[in-house]
Parts: sequence; C-alpha cells; structure tokens
Amino acid sequence: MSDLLYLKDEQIKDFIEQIFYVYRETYSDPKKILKKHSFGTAHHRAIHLIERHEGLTVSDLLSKLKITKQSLNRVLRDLIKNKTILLKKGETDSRQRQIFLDEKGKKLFEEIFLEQKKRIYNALKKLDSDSVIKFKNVLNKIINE
Amino acid sequence: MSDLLYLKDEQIKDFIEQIFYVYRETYSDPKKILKKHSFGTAHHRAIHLIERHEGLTVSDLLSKLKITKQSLNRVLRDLIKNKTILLKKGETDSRQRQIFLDEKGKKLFEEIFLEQKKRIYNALKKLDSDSVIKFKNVLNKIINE
DNA sequence: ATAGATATGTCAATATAACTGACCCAAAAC
DNA sequence: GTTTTGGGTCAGTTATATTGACATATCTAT
Repeated sequence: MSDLLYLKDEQIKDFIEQIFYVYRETYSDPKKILKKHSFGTAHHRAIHLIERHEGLTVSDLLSKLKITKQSLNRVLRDLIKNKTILLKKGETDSRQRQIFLDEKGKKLFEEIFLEQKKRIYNALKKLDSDSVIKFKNVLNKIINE
Repeated sequence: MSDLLYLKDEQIKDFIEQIFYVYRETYSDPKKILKKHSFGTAHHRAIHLIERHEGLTVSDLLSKLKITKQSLNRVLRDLIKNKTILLKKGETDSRQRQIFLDEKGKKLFEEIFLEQKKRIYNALKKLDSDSVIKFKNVLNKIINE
C-alpha cells in the first residue's frame, strides 16, 4: 500500500478532511430555507432522495438513508403534515407505501436545490468536462467500496 | 446556467446525493473503533483535524469545525480526560491553547485512519493518477466556493 | 498603568436527530 | 392457515448541536 505517489497516506488524510468540508458546506447552504418551514437537514435529505427517486417505497428510503424506521417516521410525519410529500399504496404490493413530492414539496425542493446548486455549479463551471466526469466516477467508486 | 451537457441540473442533483453517501460511508467505517473508547463522530472529526494540523489553537479548530465553543468544549474535555489529546499554552500568546495528540491519541488515530483508508485506497487504486488529482481539485473548488 | 478586546472555559437550558426495544396491523407468501 | 414482510407507533435514551450568560486570564493600545 502507498507505493503510488498520488496515494500516499497524507493524500488520503487530506481526502478525509475534504470530504467532511464538502458535505458540510453543501448541506449547510439551504439551512435558512429549511428553517422557514421548521425543517432540518434530516428533512432535507429525505426530500432530496424522494425527488431523485420518485415513488420509492419506505424501505427503499430507509436503505438509502441508513437510519431506523423510527427516525425516518418522525421525518415523514412532519413532511406529510406539511403537505410536502404524499404516500400512496404500493401498486403491486399494497403493504408498501410509495412516496412522492406533493406540489408544495416540488416547490420547496426547487428552492433548496437552487441554493445548493450555486456552490456546485460555480465550482464545476471553472473546470473541464473531464474533471467533472472523473469526479463523479471517483465518488461512485468510494461509495461502492 | 446548465448549457453545458455535463453540468445539467440532473447531474448536480446526483452530486448532492453522492456527496451525502461518500461522507456517510467514509465516517461510518471507524464507528466501532470509536465506540470502544466511548467516542462518537464528533470526537473523530476533532481527532482527525488535530492530527492534520498539530498544534492548532482552540479557535483554529473551532473555525474548521464550525461549531460553537460549548459543543467543542465537551468533546475536548472527553479527549483530554481520556489522554487522547493534550493542550499546551500558546508559545507567543499564552491565552491560546495549542492542541496535540497524546501518545494514546496517535495510536487511536492510526487505528481509525486504517479503517477509513481502506475505502478510499481501494477505490482510488483502480483509478489513474489523473482521476485522483482531478478529484482533489474538484473537492477544493467546491469547498472554496 | 489601566481600559478594552480577545482567547478560552463553563453553567444551564433547549433542539435536533439519532438510537434501542417492544408492540401493532394489514397484506403477502408459503 | 400460519408465517413473514412492510409499515406504523409508543416510550425512553443518547449524541451532538444550539443560545445565552458569565468568569478568568492575557494581550493591546493609549
């Protein structure tokens, strides 16, 4: 291990630090917007995943978030009460609940996303397409390790 | 905005999702080790930053973590009690406290880092050096936006 | 020398988001 | 028809953060 110059321990330690900063900054940007609706980052993560995977089931969402169903339930309850999301009975399996953004949720998502997009877009626009493509690939490799 | 193919909204949404997964997975790996010492991720982040920036002051650490000093203080108290870190009076300004890893802390850091390193190293070793270099550059661009 | 600013530490109360463990119901699978 | 699965919920607890107030030591500037 660490025979490759660009994979020295110091480099990997830097990555661990940078990954923390990138996550924190990316998810901090829309906090004011969320607060207007009395939501926090837990709600944000759920909203984001629901938008990306419309119609996903509760257990799909659980396995993406990797939290307990008790934790998720509190979040979903808030979002339903607020008419941000809505649940429908599963088409094939009616025990399941499929989750969708409600009209209000779609608007909120756009508002949140616009705020987050600024940071990512402004960073990436300075870069060549190769950097962006490779960035995505590296993220995927790390996730799927 | 979004005139570039590789910078479409859908791509940016994917990044936001991936950044969440990367952070969560990277910082989940060493949780068992931390638990053995009754530490959590808050302690982990502090230990990591102290190792990367030996001798940094309390206010340096505060501005890297972006938490309140009351929050940090609880963490530092735990780490000091446990002899994981030690504080020295600032050399030039004796109001300041410079933070160092103690012997025990160095060992703990290595143990934690080894666990985190696996994921990053295994992901990156499959990639060309250009991907790794560009990855780092993109992370930095996002942080400094 | 002293007044004000700065770096750090601490007490207390609260908020957020997670956890464990124990149950429940309805519907699917066998 | 029994068992398993998907989902919901109650209750209690833990981890990590917050706000606000205040204390102490030390540095800086006049």
